[in-house]
Amino acid sequence: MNGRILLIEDDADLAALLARVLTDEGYTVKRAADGHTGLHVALTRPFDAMIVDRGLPAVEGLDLIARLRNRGIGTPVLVLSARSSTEDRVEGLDAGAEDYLTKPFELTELLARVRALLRRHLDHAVQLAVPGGLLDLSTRTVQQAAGGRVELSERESDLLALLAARPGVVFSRADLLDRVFDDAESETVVDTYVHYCRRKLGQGVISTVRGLGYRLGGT
Amino acid sequence: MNGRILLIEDDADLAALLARVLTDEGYTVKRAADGHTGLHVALTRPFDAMIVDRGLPAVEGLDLIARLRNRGIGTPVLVLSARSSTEDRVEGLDAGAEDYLTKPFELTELLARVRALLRRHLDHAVQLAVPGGLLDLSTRTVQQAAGGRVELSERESDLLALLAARPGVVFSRADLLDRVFDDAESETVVDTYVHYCRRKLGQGVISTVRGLGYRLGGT
DNA sequence: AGTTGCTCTCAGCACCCTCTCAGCACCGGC
DNA sequence: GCCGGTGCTGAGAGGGTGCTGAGAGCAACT
Repeated sequence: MNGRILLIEDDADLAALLARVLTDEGYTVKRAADGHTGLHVALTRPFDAMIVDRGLPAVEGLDLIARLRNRGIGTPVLVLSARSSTEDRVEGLDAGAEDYLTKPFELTELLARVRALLRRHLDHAVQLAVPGGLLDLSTRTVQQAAGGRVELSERESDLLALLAARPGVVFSRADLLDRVFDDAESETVVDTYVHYCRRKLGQGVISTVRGLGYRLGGT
Repeated sequence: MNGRILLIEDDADLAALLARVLTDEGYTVKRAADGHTGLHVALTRPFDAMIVDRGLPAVEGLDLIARLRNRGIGTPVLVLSARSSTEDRVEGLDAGAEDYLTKPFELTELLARVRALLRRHLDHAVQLAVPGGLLDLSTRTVQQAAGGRVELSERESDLLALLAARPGVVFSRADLLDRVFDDAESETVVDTYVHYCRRKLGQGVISTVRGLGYRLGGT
């Protein structure tokens, strides 16, 4: 669960390159080669971010964004474009894009801007900071600052990763249930897994906000 | 109420220019000339977005962002910088900034990027200024300028939020009872909860207007 | 087939929050 | 100064929320 990215780009070479680099970074990448199919995919599947070329066949890039926003889809969008004038950028941003990058660009900057887009939705990183240690998602292990090492189960890790991706933000039980415990019936599962995390990592990792939910961090 | 922007820039000429342009756009602009005061202002008043110069006296720009994020303040930040290399941009974005604009830039692009920032985050900003800190309604937490963090119960938070929404205005007990303590019988509940808030946040948060009621702020 | 570990359900208990109340302190007017 | 009114503070009952241990069902592995 590193982050799902929809890449809408008609230049096959560039699309292949970006897809490869993004995949290497750990993202799940879905590609579309024209605006029409891109729009369809964006409307039918959930993504954490989108990278959209401005000059697209079938449906133009900015038009595509406008249509998505009209339908209430707020997925953050990074626009790629060869058109680099200030007016072009202003136009792109005002169309509803979150960021605007002009070609040619460096891959490291693209990746950094994608990270900035995703930061609040989901952390791309393999390692996430949790109170008193680091959570390594690839091994589902917490390396504690004190020196210990704790192994987490899949659910425990997913729960902690979700909270750690947005430190301080309160997640409701319903939200956590939906995003971590796919098909559970009662919200008590969340309580139980919070309990498991606390037992393994100490009371300070997750704090309760009575009546609202849970959030990362102690007081 | 278009959006409150904190501008932290040490170049007086540039700061004046930006402040004027932003104000013309309808934003409420607050200026700070160095990192230290900027940090203090950001910790004691609520903003919807921040524009931060990277090369600041007292506290450096990226350092300032890190400190804010550490305190749980997620206000979106646009970094301005003369340092334009790709590494510099990546560094800035990874430090927690949402966007990075290099000097020289055109004003229209800055404005467009500010619009993009605000569009994405305006509804998330649920901070209210209270004497000595910020009340975050989503976590029911007061971030104190001094550095502490205090958790409030639902009623405490509701009461404080109501008062903080209109600083200086006096609310009668009957009014507060009606709007916060729905089905209470006696007005003493209000007294009790004012007492709780004072115990947690100090005597200065709420002051008594004898015979009339309570209001936010000290004497 | 047995074992182990993970996932999820459930029920009782403990604690926190909410609100009430009573006694005391303080401020004002006479 | 005295006295009534207003506000402050601590104690406590009740109800709701969250915590926690026990256990059943499952899948993976031995």
